[in-house]
Amino acid sequence: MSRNLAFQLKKIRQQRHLSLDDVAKATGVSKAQLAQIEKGEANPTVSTIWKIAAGMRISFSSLLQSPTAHFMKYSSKDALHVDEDEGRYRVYSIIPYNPERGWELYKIEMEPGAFSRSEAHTEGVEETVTVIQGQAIISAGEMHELLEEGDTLVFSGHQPHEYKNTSEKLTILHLILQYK
Amino acid sequence: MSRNLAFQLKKIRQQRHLSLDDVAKATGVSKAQLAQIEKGEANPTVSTIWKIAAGMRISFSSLLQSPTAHFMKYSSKDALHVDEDEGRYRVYSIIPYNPERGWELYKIEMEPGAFSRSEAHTEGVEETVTVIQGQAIISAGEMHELLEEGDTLVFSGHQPHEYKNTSEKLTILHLILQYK
DNA sequence: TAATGATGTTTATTAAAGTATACATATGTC
DNA sequence: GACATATGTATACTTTAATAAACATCATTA
Repeated sequence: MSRNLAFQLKKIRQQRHLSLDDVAKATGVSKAQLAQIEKGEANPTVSTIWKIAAGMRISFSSLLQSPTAHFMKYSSKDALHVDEDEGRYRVYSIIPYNPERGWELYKIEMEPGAFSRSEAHTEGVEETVTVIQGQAIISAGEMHELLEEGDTLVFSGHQPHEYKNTSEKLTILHLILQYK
Repeated sequence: MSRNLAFQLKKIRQQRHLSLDDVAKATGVSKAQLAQIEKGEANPTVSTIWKIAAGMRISFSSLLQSPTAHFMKYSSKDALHVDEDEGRYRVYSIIPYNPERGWELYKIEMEPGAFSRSEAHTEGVEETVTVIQGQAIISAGEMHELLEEGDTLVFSGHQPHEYKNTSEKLTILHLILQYK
C-alpha cells in the first residue's frame, strides 16, 4: 500500500525534475516525511496524502494506484482456514480480499455428505463456484443446481445459499467472491 | 476530506446494520478510532484506511469519494492573490485545486499594457481562458490569438505562453487550469 | 424496578507520524 | 584545491493517531 505511494510519488517527482525541497515547498509536507514516504517506510495520514495530491496537482488514484505488473505468490502453506460442519467442511483463503482488486478466492473441501449454509451476504456480492473434484449441489434462494467436475455456477450472494457434497468422495471447490 | 470518510463509513455501516464493535472486529481497527473517524474528528493513516476497506470488502473510491451534492461558497474576500509585472498583472485564486475535482479557477486582472509570461507547465495541463472584460492577446508556442469580451480560448499549457492586455482599459480574465 | 446486554462515548496511555535541524554527499565554479 | 550550492539522509523532538479500558446510555426482559 505505502509501496504504491512510494513508487508513484517518486515517479512523478522525478518526471517533473523536482527535488524533495521543491515538493516540500509545494505541498507543505516536510522533506523528511517525503523522503520516508518515497522509501515506503512511512504510513502517512489522509491529510498528508491530500496535501501531496493538492500540491502536486494530481488525483488520489494516481497516487494510490499500484505501479503496474505484479508477481506475487500466495502459498497454500500460509492459507488461513476455517472449519464448519464438525471439520467436514473446510474453507481455505487462497487470495485474501484487497480493496484494489475487489474480489477474493477460496478453496473449499467437503467430505462426503458435508453441508454448509450461508445467510445472505451484503448486497452486490457475486459468487462464482467451480467444482475442481467431486460434485456438489448448490442452492441459492429457490434455485438448485447439481455441479460436477469442471462445472461452474455464478449466482448472487445476497440470498441465503447452501453447498452440499452429494458424492461419495472428497469434493473440492474454488470460490470467487466478487464485491460490487 | 475526512468528511468523506466519515460520511461513507457511517453510511455503509448503517446500511449493513453493523455496530462499531462489529466493524472493529471485522477490520482490526479500534472502536474508539472508528467512532472518531465517523465523526470526522480523525485523520487516519493509509494503513487504517486499508484495514477498513479490506475488512468491509469495499474499494478505496467508495470510502474516499465525496457523498453527493455540494453547496460551497468561495468568498472573493478570502481569495489569495499574486502580483506580477509590478502589480499591473494580478492573479486571484477563486477555487483552489482539489484532487477530487482535478481543476482550479483563477481570476486575472491586467492593467492596460500588462504582460505575463509562463514557462511550460507539466505535461497534460489544459488552460481555458475567458475574457470577462477588455481584451487580451494570448500566445502559446507559435500560436497567437486576440480575444475580446466574451471570447474563450483553450490551449495546452505544456508550452511557454503569454498573456497581454492590448486595450486601454482593465482586462479581466477567468482561467481554468485542468490537470490530466 | 432491577438487571442484563448491546451500543456508542470518554479517558489515559502508548506508539508512531510529522517537523525542524543538523549532517553527509555530490556537483559545479572561481 | 577551496568554496558554494544543491540534494538526499540521519537525528532529536513534538504532536497526534491508535489502542484498551472504563463509563454512559438505552433498550429489553426477568
